[in-house]
Amino acid sequence: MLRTHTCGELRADAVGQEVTLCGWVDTTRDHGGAVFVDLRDRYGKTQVVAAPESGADVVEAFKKLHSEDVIQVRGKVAHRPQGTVNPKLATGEIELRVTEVRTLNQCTSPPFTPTQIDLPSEDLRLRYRYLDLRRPAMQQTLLLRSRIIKTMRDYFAEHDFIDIETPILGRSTPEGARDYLVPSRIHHGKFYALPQSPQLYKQILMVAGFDRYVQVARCFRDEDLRADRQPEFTQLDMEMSFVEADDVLAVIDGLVARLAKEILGVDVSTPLPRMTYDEAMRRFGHDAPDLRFDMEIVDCTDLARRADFRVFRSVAEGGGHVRGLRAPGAASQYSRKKIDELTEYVQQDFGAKGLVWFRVEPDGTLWAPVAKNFQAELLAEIAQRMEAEPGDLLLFIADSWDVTCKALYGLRKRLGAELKLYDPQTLHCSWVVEFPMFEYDDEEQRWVAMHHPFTAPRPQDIEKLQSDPGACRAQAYDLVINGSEAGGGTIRIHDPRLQQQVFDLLGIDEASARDRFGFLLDALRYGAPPHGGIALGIDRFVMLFGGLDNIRDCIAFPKTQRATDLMTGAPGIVDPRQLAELAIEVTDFEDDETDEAS
RNA sequence: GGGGCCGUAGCUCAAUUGGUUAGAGUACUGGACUGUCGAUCCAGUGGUUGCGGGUUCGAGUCCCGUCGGCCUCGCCA
Repeated sequence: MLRTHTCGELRADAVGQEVTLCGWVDTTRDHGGAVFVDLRDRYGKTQVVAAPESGADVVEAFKKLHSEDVIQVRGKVAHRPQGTVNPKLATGEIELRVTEVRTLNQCTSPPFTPTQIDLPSEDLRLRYRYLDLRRPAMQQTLLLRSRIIKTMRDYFAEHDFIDIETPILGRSTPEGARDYLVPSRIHHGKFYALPQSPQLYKQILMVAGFDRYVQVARCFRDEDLRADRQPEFTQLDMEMSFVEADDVLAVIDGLVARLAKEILGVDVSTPLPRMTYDEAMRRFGHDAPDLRFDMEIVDCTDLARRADFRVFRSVAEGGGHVRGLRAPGAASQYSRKKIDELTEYVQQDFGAKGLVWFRVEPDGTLWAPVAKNFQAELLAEIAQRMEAEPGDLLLFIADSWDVTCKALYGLRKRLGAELKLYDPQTLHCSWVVEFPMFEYDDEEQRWVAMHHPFTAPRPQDIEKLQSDPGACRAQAYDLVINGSEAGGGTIRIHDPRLQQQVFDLLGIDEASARDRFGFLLDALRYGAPPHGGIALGIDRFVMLFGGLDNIRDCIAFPKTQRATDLMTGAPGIVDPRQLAELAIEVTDFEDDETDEAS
């Protein structure tokens, strides 16, 4: 070992000890006769001092040190002189009086340093990820991630789950996200697909009798990125046999409570609250509502039908919906200009035709530019329905059910943050259950699975598979934390006939089902136990537990929004011989002359 | 594929309505200093304003295109 201690562990009780430390030069303070260096490693910082008694050569060497040089220092731990203790530093009571210094490696002038006050732009951070990862905040996040994963693994191990790995090179399955493909060298024209999740394998493991499976699984989806979405991400994937939905939920309830306790020191009472999908859409316009604050959607379609105001009446009479939100005390904070911004927001992002708003006056009446188009009694009824208080702002969307959901969800999220309706520190975990089995895809003119095609319908809804697919509810559940989908799962179909029935509805005929999922259908015939499970988004757990607003900060080496790695240059062009071996011809090269990986 | 924000010194930012030599802090270089901890003080180096084109007497500023980063809709569970 090149060191006897880390830079974070020496305290007053070590005074007098001869120690050796290694680390990075964080900052230097050169006073001429004495030079102070804060030496940093992932455990902390320790002040190391070169003074005349260290010897002239040590002082000279210290004067030449630069940010991020890697050094080894030997010396005696000493109390700091009175009045020079640094309470901001865990090691601030002591310092190391250096007698020997050795530069292990020099650092050329870095584009930024881990301790600089203003964070550099994100592209620089990504390009020099090793420098960014030296920042204590990043190190803490990766430590948090490690602890979360360990807690999860411990929990499942204690509950008799077996950790089993599943292939990365798999077979492309239709439905769901776009696959990342890997060409086969041996079978020209054929491709492996990277897993979107280990879904089918874990079902097969249930058939194989591993009645409790768990895996920390890397998953890949070739779709456009977001602040909380990366092309490769990590799931805590689990599956259980001989269970019903409640059993899976109970296991995860226990895990969430354990994580909250061990990681955050917070008590979460279980079982976690549950809400059906229909209720979530009705009250919050979204299947992952942020329940840290109220502000529920209020339906005023019936009142709108009686309005003189043509926009409201025509939408209501035409089968649309008029729903609104009450933004408490927001009237004074939202100028006409800011309301115009909200209008633009709902139009641009959600395709709403407009935003109708009212200000609640001190006497409780509603005022708006369009108020004159309403009968006074009706305005009073609307105010009453909305439980309006003076100073509130009422916002309405008159549109299709779908658009009112999306737009009001967006408004609620935005207003909740802007009006500070919740404490960002709090953690709210809940379940949304009984998702629809199917959604109708207008473009493709067919039903598609909302979750995946192996999801079991609720027993009482099986007959609706034929008669009314849209009303059929699934044994599906999502774990929602602070308005974010943190995980989702289902009870699976274990009956091959029911599975084929679902395939039929999805337009997957028996032949193509055989072709694509024959192995699963076969397996279901060889004694498949009833089973179900869930997958939790580990990156999102880290994000939520760490109070972070972006998934890249939760991943050591993330991709940019355009799915590139600024450090390695991936994806890069490959040698034509590699393509020839794979019998692949590129017909449309990206115009890219700055490819540094080539 | 659509909408939006951003790109100026190594880094973080400023630059009035389009106006003359593009500034500050920090980093860096040299010097002073034995108790600092975002050390301090003195001096100095450092710019293709992302790139290309256009408008103009004049462009960091306006317009068009393009590259890159971020947010978002579609997409994705």
